[in-house]
Formats: sequence, C-alpha cells, structure tokens
Amino acid sequence: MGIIERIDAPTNKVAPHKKTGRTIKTGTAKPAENTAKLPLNSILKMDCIEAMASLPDASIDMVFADPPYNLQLGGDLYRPEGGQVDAVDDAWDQFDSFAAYDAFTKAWLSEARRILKPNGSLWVIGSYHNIFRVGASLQDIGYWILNDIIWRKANPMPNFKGTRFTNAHETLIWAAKSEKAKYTFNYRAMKNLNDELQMRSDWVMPICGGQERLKRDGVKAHPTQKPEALLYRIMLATTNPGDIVLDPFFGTGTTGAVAKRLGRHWIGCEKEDVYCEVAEERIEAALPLDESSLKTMQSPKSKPRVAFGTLVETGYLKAGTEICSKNRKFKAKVRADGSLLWEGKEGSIHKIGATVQDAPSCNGWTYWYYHDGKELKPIDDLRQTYLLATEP
Amino acid sequence: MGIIERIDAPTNKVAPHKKTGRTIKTGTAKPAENTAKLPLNSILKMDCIEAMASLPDASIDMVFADPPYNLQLGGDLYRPEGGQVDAVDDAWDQFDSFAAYDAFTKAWLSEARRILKPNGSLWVIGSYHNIFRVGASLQDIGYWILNDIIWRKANPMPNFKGTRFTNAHETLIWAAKSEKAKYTFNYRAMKNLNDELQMRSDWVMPICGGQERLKRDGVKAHPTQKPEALLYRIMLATTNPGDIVLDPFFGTGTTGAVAKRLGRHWIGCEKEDVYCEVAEERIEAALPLDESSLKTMQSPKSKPRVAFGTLVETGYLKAGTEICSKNRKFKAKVRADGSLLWEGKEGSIHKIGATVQDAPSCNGWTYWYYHDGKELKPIDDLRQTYLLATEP
DNA sequence: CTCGGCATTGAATCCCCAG
DNA sequence: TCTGGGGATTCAATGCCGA
Repeated sequence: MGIIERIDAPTNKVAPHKKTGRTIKTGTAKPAENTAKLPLNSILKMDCIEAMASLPDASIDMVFADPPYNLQLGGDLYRPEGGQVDAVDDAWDQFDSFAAYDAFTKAWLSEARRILKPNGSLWVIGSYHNIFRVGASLQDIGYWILNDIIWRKANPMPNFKGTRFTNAHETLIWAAKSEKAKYTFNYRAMKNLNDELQMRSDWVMPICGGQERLKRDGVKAHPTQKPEALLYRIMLATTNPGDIVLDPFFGTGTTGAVAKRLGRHWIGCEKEDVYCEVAEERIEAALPLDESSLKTMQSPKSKPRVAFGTLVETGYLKAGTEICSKNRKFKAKVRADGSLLWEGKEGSIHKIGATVQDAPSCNGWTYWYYHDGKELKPIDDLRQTYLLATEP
Repeated sequence: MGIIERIDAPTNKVAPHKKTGRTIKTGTAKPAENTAKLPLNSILKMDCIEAMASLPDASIDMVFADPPYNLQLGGDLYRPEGGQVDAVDDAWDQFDSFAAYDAFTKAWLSEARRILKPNGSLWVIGSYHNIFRVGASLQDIGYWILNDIIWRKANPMPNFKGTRFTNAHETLIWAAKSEKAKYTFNYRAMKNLNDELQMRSDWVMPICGGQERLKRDGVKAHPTQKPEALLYRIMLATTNPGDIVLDPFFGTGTTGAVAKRLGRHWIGCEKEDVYCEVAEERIEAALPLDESSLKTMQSPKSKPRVAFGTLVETGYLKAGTEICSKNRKFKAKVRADGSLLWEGKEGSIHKIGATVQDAPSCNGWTYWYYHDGKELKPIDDLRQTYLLATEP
C-alpha cells in the first residue's frame, strides 16, 4: 500500500499521516501523467472536484459516491455557474437551491466520468432528498443507468411523529460510463451470495452500528457511515481484484476498508481532517483476504472455452455416436469434425439444436444428451469432466 | 357513481358507453366553473393535459399517476427456454429524447398541481428509466416530496441473460402540493395493516396476474396493469372517504375500481378507446371487498430468508474461514462470495456438503460447523444470531 | 376428486468475440 | 463498424392436463 505521488504546485501541502506514514494530499493538484502514477491507497485531502481534476482520464475502474444530501455542501453553497457564494446574506428560493445542487452534482459527476475507464462504472447512494436530482443529472451527462438498487434497512429509525411512512430504505444507482460500455458484473458471485437465486435489486441489510460504527470521544465519528456489507456486495459485484476504486466523499473510509479487504486499490477524497484521520486508522487495521478466499465462482462465459470438436478429438465422445434430445424425439449423429448430422442437415450442436426445435437459438451443450450405458446425460457433463481433467 | 358533466365546446363528442351508460368524453374541453360540476366517476377520453385543463383549480384531493416509463428497449429478448419476452413497445411509451420526456412530464405535473387542493397530494410510479426525471421535475415545479415508496415485487421477471441485478422493484413518489401543506396521512390505518408496526417505505406485493389481470380476447388488455393492492394501500393511507382521486393515465382503471371499493370518487383520463372500454366494464363490476380479505391481501407474511452469503458479507463468518463436518473429517474454505472450496471443487454449502458425502443432497446449514474459539457449532447458529440481531 | 408435472408469463433499457 | 455464429441464460405464480 501507499504509492506516493508528490504534487508540484506551489500551494500544495503534503503531509504524511502520523501513524501510517501514508500521504494525505492537500491543495491544488496537476493532472498526473498516467495510470501508473495514480495515488493508490491514499486519501486526497481536498475538495473532490479538485482532487479528481488531478487524475488522468480513463484511469479508474469504479467510483462509489455518497454525496451530501443537503445544500450546505460542507459549508459552501454553489451557484449554478459554479462560483461560490456567501450562504449567510443570500436568501435562496427553492429553485435556486435546486439549481445550485444540480450544478454541484453535475460538476463532480462529470469529473468522475472523465476519470472512469471506458468500461468503468459508477455507484451513487442517496435518499429522496437528492437521489432524483442525482439520477437525472447523471443521465443528462451521458451515464447509462444499469440498475437502481434499494438498500432496505433491517432496522431503520422509526418515524417518531407518525406523520409519514417510516423511511426504511436508501436508493443506489449503478451506472456505466456510456450505453455501449462492457461493464463488469460478476453474475455468478452474486448468485452464489444469494443461495443460488439471482441477486435482486432490493438488498436487505442492517444499518451500521455496534462494533462497526466508528466512534470518536464516545460519539459517532460520521453521521452517515455506511455499512461495510453494502460496499462489500458492490465491489464483489462490479469490480475485479486489482481494480481501482475511487470515492469522492470518503468520510470515514468504508470504501477504503472494504477495498483493502477485497484486494482492490482505492483512492479517497475528503476535506475534513477528522474524517481523514479516522479513515487512515481504520483502513490500516483492516485485514486483506488471501488470494484463494478472494476467488469467486466464475460464470462459464469467463471460463476457458471447450469446443465440442475437442471432445470428439480426445475421445470423450466418439465420432459416429448418436446423441439425442432429452425426450429422445430428435437424434443426430456426431461426425469426426465435431459437427452434427440430422436429416441430411449439418452444423454445430447449437445450430442443429435450434433447427430441430425450429427455434431462433439453442444451447447445444444442454440440449443434447448422450447415453453413458445406464442413462441419458447432457453432453455438458462431458465438457465439465474434460475441464476437471485438464485444469491444474 | 356517474355525475355527468357535459362539455359545451363545439368540437366535443360525448359518447355514452354502451353497457354502463356512463359518459366518455372526447375532444377539447373548457374549464368547469367549480368543484360541484366535476365529472366525477367518469373517464375523460382525451389527452390528460387537455383533460386536466378542463377542470377548475384546487378541486382534487389526490392524483395517482402511472405515466409512460420511456423504456428505450433494444432488440428482441428471448428467454432461456426459447420463448420471446412480450415487450412494452407501445407508441405511447416512445419519446425522442430526455428533453422531450421532461417537457411532457412537467406539463402534466403542472396541470395536476393546479387542480390539486392546497392540502392534496400526488403519487407517481416509475422505474429507474424515468423516475429520477419525474422526481426532479416535480421538485422543480414546487411539489414537496413526503416519501419515496418501494414496491418490492414478490415475483418479478428474472434477468434472463444474467447481465444485471434482477429488476425487482418499482419506485413511487408521494408528494404534497407544497412544503406547507397539511396533507392527509392515516397513520393508524397503516399501522393496523402492518400488525401494529409503523408502515415502512418498502412494500412487498405480487405483480398483477391471475384472475385480477384483465384479458381481452385471451391476451392481456394492458401491458402494465397495476395491482389493486397497491392502490388500496395508497388510497387508504392518503385519502378519506368521499375524496376525489384523479388518474391522468387511467389505462384499464385500477384507480377507479379501487376508489369505488373504498368509497372515494374518481376521475380518469385516457386516450385509448380499448382501455376506456375495459375500464368501464371493470369498474361497473367492482364490489366492495370485506375488511378481512383486504387485510390478508395487504399483510403477506414473508418468511425471513437468510442466504449463507449474507453471513459472509456482514462479517458473521469471515471469508477465508475453514468450516468442517461435525466429525472434522471434511474441511472446506469459505470464499468471498459465500461459495465453499473443497479439494479444488467449488459450490454452495449444500452442494459441497453433498459432494463430500457423495450424497444426492445435503442441508449445509446443519452439516457444516465453525469453531467459535471453544467448540464446534453448526453454522445455522450464526444464522439465528443474525436473525435475532436484524429482525425488529 | 386430488396431485404432480409441464407450459406460460410478467414495465427488460438482457452477449460477445472473431473476422 | 458490421455480421455471423458460438453458446450462456430464469423466478414465482398460475393454469391446464393427465394420472
């Protein structure tokens, strides 16, 4: 951990953290030259827009953001044009306030989009106060929404006055950099987490409390600390080990702690001294998982491909064998080159499978069966056997 | 039912429905003079903006709107077994751009706000395709958001291609006409429905199917018919008997049917002839539901289900831990995604449990044990601990 | 009659590499 | 950039049919 990137602008102050020795950066920064020089696994101690501006284009795999919900953006209000104003002597009507929030939102979303790799993705969390503005803004900017995810709180705070429904959830948006992007989604890992059912868009998780909730002098260190389980699922789902995750509103560093545990690199942006210190200590204490624990089940599409012909070549299935559909209605003959022959027609296991069913497509691996002496088995079993025998 | 309001503009065509005799209005309309002359319990057969323009200011208690979602689907989508998904490709869901959709949205939201009484409220339902734009637009216009409500679908359509999280919910926004409004919220009724617990912002309900799903010549009459249970809860929560509920996108009239059953007045706007006819017949046939069936419909007792992966995510059992069979004969390693690793084989706790025993199946919860410092305990104990900690 | 198996279906932004 | 083709991919509820 701790690639250190000095920043040459005269206004910079580079202050190694007293305990960890990791560098926290402050002040204005110039764009880095390339991905190799990214300030990995460290906190950029400045405004997130400024911090992201110091990073090169297309260098980040995933951005997770938990932006402020209100319009008091760390003490500074933002005008639509981007200039800061004095909050005290200016009475803002509602529309101006929304416009200011939108301007701020689009500013950081745009920087985040610039530094994302083409196939990178963005996560944002919010409540009804801000999430609609964030969602509309990111669509306007060109992000492509992939899912909205509901974090259903297992133990929310009740609505004490009884004037509304108990606000028992928060909303996350998962978006790709563009419509055409080939984003990362570890489908099999998610299905595995969910007892062999597809992971849904509603996630039940407890709020952050107990031992996990960071305290400072007996009071909570951050008002909206997110549970590690949330970041765990997000990173497991949409990043790979070794990826770079950036969090523009780092707070007490949940993103960094989980990234370290899961073998991902992280970069945090955070203005507040106190949060930076708490985050540094916390991440320092986090334990990374070993490589074998980190491995997740892979979808077949990311496994090495085995051609049907290979099974014929290697004798797992002999040329001349007759294979059939599950109900034995259709029978086809395996030829030496791995093609099938059915009623004079020839083609791949998939093509002939589709042809006999008069279907637009077909997975021949699961459609066709062979007879192993006792019973019918899908030819996919042979492929699995082959894979087990040939893989280390 | 059936206060009929003639509209005098010369272009109007007033066509009594052949079965019910209730009037369906078409063409351009002039503003009515006052609330007493509202076209209660009838369908205004025209564009909703035009229809609402014909109604007086501050005359409606609640608006429920299910606007087009602007889905922007790609090509055809096939199911794994070969069938084709019946997509929503209707013309009314097509918009040229976000800007066009926003303009449309603000137009109908503005008219709706004008006709709402000062203490009236608005409900809108949508998905991630449109709800962020709708939410931001209504905030811009001056509505005040009270809650966002998540309809968690008990039986959503799966993600067939395994490319994203299953889209298992839709979002509703409940908003008052203005920040200062004294909106209606029947707190006790909601608490009653929810077994003496405050009603939360996430509602579990099945999608509309079975007998409730309206058919026309054997095919669904409307592609996006909403379940009556949803409208029941909404009206019960935020209107009083005798109130006037308007639905700008009436479709097959779920809003009207539920309003009738709950003793509320309704007004629907709908352009399509077919939908109007289906809605008229349906509402005519609607009968009040007795309270017991209402309550059972609203309180689906769902068993808490905890996936093994949840325990890993939340840290109850850390990735990398070794778990074993009761006699310690077999040891397997827990991985980050909740899968087990044993002698190069990977799978769920149940599958690997079956594999090591060479059994057809296995209950992994009782088969595998973890070491808690002193002794071996079944991993099912951890599940119980988790449930105790998170269930209210 | 019931029970089990099989087919159908629901607001869906639903593949990806090689040539 | 476009095309062709290998091959990966589903959950819960309802309703029908045959045993």
